[in-house]
Amino acid sequence: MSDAESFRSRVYAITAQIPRGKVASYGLVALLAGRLGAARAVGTAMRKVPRHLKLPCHRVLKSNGELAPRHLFSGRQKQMLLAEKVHFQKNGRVDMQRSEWDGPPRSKKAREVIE
DNA sequence: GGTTTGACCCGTT
DNA sequence: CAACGGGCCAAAC
Repeated sequence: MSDAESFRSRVYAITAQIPRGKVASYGLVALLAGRLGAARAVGTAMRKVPRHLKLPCHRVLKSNGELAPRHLFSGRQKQMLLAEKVHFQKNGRVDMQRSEWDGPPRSKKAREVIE
């Protein structure tokens, strides 16, 4: 499997784990996929997500809390997020402080080292 | 194999 | 606030 292909599958794997009520920035997904700074590449990966994977790609946003261009989710992205109890600010963008995902759970071993 | 494009990001005007 | 510049990376030409 090519380098780029595995990166994409990792991006999809990460995206699949974003829980309801939480969101992740493109940059965070890139980081978790092991490629810091590849936020833009995450975008291109999301652009061609196979429908059958049924990923919660509406939970991936810009780091400043802005949603994807309207036409992509038939203009319903905000409603979907609101339905999942994601927090928005007065300016209409997502409150990343409150709603950004922490990342996938760490292994028990990793936790022991930290705690 | 160079160039362009894009669901990006951040610091600086 | 907005605009800009520079940096990032994969895909499509």
